[in-house]
Amino acid sequence: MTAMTSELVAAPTGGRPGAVQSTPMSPTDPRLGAWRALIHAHARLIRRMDEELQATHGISLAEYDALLQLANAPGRRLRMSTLAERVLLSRSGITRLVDRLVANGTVERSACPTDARGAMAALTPAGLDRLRAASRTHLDGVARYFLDVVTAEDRTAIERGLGAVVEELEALGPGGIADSVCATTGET
Amino acid sequence: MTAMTSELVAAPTGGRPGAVQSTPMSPTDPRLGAWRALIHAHARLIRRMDEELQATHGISLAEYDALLQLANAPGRRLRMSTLAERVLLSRSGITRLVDRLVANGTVERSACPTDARGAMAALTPAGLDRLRAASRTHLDGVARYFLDVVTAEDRTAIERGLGAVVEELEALGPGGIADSVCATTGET
DNA sequence: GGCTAGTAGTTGACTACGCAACCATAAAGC
DNA sequence: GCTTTATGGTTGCGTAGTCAACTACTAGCC
Repeated sequence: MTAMTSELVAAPTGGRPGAVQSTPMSPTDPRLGAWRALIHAHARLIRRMDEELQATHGISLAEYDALLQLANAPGRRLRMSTLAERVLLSRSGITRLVDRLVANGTVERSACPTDARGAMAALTPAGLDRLRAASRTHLDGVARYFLDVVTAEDRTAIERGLGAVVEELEALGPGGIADSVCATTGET
Repeated sequence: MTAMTSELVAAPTGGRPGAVQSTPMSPTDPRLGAWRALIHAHARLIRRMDEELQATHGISLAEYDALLQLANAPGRRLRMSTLAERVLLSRSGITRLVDRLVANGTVERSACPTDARGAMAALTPAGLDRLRAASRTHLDGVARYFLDVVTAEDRTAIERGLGAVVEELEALGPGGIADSVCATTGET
């Protein structure tokens, strides 16, 4: 949730001629504007939406998202690990998030019928009500702060461009640090 | 850092005719694809970049960003509160972040000459070195995972569209929940 | 000059998350 | 069928962040 703008005081990186390897991007590259816009827009959007959800329904964005995923799942229930993937949380993260949702009555835990190790999280009727109420706030926010502000063309481009980013990063897989940092650029 | 996709099981929101207030967006509205792409792309980009920075330079993205802001500031120094704004952190957040940077020798704290209440964070030479090294990794990442993946057109649209979102939300100000939820769109 | 507000920064208490270690169970190899 | 290995979930611990309370100072008002 920080800014991560990317200008740097000068361009010391490209200093040595001949030492340039692959994508010797300068810190002043104008293309970085798009990156900065992404970071800032995200930070502010999330912050605002979370505030509104919290203020009007006493629910965090993460909790809202989990309820939403459950509501859309068949039987309104999901394995813990599946839910974790969908809300982009670690296993332990989802355990604790579901703990909170169980505590406030929006979710119930049950055993998985086909795998004795497994647990399932199921939306309660109260949880569905809560979600429906909150969804109005959330959808309003998305519309007001995002969709109403960007043109249809830009919106399409955002979906296409950022969708490509997601696919790229998903294809690379989660761990690939060693691979990508050392091998992708081709430097020794 | 969670998903926040926005489909909902059906469209119970628009159920009651006449009760619709402002932007009765359906949870199945196709425009939500752009929202989802934004959330997912951001989550994965940040995660990947942070991992790489951490693995190759032992520095977090937040720390990198703070060093960068200092490097770009006149005299390579900044008031604490200014730095906080630039990296999108709270006052206490910046206090602790700077604590860490001081601890690892990349930043020094000094008194503000014009305001005895104030403190300044100044980049050390070691900090500048660290930043320069890390910036190669970071810029490479931005290029590889973001700039190289989206077309020039889409990149322009992203910058324009998300830039508009940032301006909109900045204009609304940080706190304005009560204002914005009810008043911003102008309907009752 | 002397109050009264307001502002800059730090600290304490708390929350949300990740990682690594841990159990329980499942699946594979023999 | 029994051992070995892999997987699902929870828990302990550490980390990074927020908010609210506090201190120290500045600035406006009389």
